[in-house]
Amino acid sequence: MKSPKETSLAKTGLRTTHPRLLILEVLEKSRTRHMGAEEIYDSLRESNEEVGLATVYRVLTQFEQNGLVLKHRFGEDSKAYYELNNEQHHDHMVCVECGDVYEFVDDEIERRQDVVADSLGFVLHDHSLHLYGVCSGMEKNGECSMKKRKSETVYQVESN
Amino acid sequence: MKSPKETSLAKTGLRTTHPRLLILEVLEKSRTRHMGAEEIYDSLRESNEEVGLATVYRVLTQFEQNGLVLKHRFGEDSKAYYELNNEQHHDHMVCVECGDVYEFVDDEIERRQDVVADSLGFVLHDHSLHLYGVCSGMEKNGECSMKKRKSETVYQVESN
DNA sequence: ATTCTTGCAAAAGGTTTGCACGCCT
DNA sequence: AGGCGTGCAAACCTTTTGCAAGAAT
Repeated sequence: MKSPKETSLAKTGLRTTHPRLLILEVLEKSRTRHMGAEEIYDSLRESNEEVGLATVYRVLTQFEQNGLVLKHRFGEDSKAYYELNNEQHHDHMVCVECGDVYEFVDDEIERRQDVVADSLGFVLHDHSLHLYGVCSGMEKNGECSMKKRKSETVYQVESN
Repeated sequence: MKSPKETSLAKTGLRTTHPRLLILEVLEKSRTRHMGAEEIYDSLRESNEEVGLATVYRVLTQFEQNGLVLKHRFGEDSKAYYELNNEQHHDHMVCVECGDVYEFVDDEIERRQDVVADSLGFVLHDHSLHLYGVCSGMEKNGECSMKKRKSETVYQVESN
């Protein structure tokens, strides 16, 4: 009997080890879906789980190569952020005030990107779209209007 | 009588110095509009201009703070790329084969980003859109169909 | 038993900084 | 003169790697 996490590891051919299960768990349970390697490492130590930082990096790299996680770089930040791959393509809206990240898809933008690449003479392989801004609450009265809780869903912008 | 480069430096309050003029020149004349700090440094040494790498970094940072250059990070590349600020907003299409970068604007995407941010409850401050792909020539027969020469212009995708 | 994983420490890649000297105004 | 700018080397931050020891199959 395998847990879901064990199953996803098995599918990649990676052995089921303590560190790997723990890292998956941290990514699942964290409030923010996007975490840096050191954050994951710190989170583990707080739970008194002894995992080396190098292992965190190695595991994240393996996870990325096997499609279990996605890696991003936002803005000026020189470090990478990882998120569990929810199999649903999305782009990111980043709050420049608190760093929280929201996920969305807009079919119109998606479609348009193909048109653009095509008219430039390219075949599109991939893309990254990052929006940076502050929530309206912060903009108007300095108070966050997002009260971020873990949002499991990718916001789908309605076309018009 | 001031040269254009001296004028743009003067406007920023930065003193007119040899290294700063040289760096502006490299950025102006390079085939690729997007260069890493070390590339700029190497280019200077090839012209037998003695400028320290630290200076290149410091100057680029100052230029960025004063709006003379724009800084970007593409894909997995952990280093930054700099381009002269042409005052014309644009996004980037990056060739994953040769690394060449093409600039474009698409009004429809621009417009749509505001809509997206707004419906997420955000005020948009900035954004970055990077498209990754290969030119159709490379895709079809392994031969670059872009024969890149320095393109001064931002490709404006026609709306439909 | 064999092969994959891990932890540690060292190294690496890119960028920043302290300091003493030198140049610009 | 006085402050800004520069070069060099050392420091930094994030990420990667070599190696010997420890788990998973």
